[in-house]
Amino acid sequence: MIQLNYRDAKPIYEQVKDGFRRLIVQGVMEVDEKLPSVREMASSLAINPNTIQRAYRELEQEGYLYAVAGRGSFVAGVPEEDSARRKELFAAFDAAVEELLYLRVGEEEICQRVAQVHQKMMGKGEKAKE
Amino acid sequence: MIQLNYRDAKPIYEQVKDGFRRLIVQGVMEVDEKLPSVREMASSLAINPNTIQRAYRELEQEGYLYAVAGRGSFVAGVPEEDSARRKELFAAFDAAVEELLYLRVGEEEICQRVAQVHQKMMGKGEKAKE
Amino acid sequence: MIQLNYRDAKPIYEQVKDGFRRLIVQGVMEVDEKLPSVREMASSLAINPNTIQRAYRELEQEGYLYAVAGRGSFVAGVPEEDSARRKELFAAFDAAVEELLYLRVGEEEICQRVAQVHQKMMGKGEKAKE
Amino acid sequence: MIQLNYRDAKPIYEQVKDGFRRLIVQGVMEVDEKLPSVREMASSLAINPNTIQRAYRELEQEGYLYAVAGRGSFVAGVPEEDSARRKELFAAFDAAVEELLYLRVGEEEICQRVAQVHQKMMGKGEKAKE
DNA sequence: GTGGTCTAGACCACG
DNA sequence: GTGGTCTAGACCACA
Repeated sequence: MIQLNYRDAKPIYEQVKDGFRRLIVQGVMEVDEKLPSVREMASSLAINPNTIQRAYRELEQEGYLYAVAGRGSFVAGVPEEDSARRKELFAAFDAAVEELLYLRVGEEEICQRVAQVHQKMMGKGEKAKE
Repeated sequence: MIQLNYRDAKPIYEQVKDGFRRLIVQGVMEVDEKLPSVREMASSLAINPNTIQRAYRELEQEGYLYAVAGRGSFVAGVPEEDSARRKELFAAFDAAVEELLYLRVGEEEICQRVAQVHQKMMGKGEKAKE
Repeated sequence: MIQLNYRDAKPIYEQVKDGFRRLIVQGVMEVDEKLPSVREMASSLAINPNTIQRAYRELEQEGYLYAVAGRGSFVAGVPEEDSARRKELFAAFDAAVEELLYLRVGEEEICQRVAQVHQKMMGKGEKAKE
Repeated sequence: MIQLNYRDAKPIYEQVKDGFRRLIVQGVMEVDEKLPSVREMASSLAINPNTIQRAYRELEQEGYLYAVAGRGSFVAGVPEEDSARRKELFAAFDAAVEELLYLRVGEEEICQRVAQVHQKMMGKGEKAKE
């Protein structure tokens, strides 16, 4: 369900967050669907429950999940006000583009790449609402 | 010459590296031009010499600089073999683009953004216009 | 009769308690009126009977209900001695007001809010108009 | 500097957060002022460093602090966009007011209380900007 | 069984 | 010495 890469500099809890955020934003997980319990995820990924809990907690703070003590964690949907996330993404995007441009990668090539990514997505994730 | 932002989460040595890499790649610093000594940089930026040294060392490893014992560090130019770096950048780029697309940001808007970044760069470092 | 919100962080038994406390204090339920049995409530709300039992037990401790073994639970009225509860509420109230004032929310706006809350309450439970 | 109450239902990390948020919002701590290090706070309050770190991390996410690895944590100021915090506060406020009204506390008395809190604040925290 | 808090202690990168 | 991540394991309240 979630792929971890221990060699990646990105912390594990971030990888878990990104994984679930993707599933939610793509519509693979539906609203009110139950997530695996903290302990289940922890044992299935062979990592510490605290690490999973941190990922869940932060996703809850961001509005992707809601947790009910004693019952579990559930998909809340994609938060309307995700402007914060967009800012992050645009910042990462800008940084990458800037450096690519410095490395003499053309503006056209970059825009083509956007289209390619788009194509690839359409192929895979047809579940995403339109 | 180099602008540091202490509030930024990015480590100081990274900021120093990025600053010089930019100056080199933009052509502001010419090949074989001498960089300020580690001590000079350290005192002018009011930071630890170790931090500067690390930046210089890594830039040398990446091929942007060459060091001559007892004389200092000099600009080597923009390394040809930066394909590894490109791969990294494209991976980061693709991930950002993909999530932006999921968040209903249009392909056009993204491409426009590329152009904007390009513009902004041109504004700063006009020497790079090639 | 009682509205549950599973997404709310507030525990179910608290929601049940609050629901009945409101009905009693508003006069919707009259003194000596019988409450639904634990089993009835549990099945009508589709939750665990233990949860209902806990709500009833605590309301009894607080003086809102009295239980008669073998016959059920009945409304006792609004307990006079709720000064402890008042203290708690005033403490929470003061803390909220203080921080709102620090955040540059005006005294007038806050007082208007009190009136609004009052209005909204009147709308729902008009029997409480005294 | 910060007062902990172990008997309070409020988690310790929340108490720490509230304490620092208050100091910042009141202007007692100035922008760019350094906070005690995680380990200092932990030992001075006799609690685990992880608990302090969680408080600091969340305050950073909320925009009150910024942290620089290797240097420390510093006051960022009062985030402009604290609408989320306001919502929380108003929710707590409304809940308290509603229940007070049910307990037959008059609207006038409540508004007077707001004024009293305001008075008390003026007396103490004259450092708060105007 | 669930999520939530807290502790104790480890290791890392940064300066 | 700083913050940041992670582990291991405990205890609690809730259902």
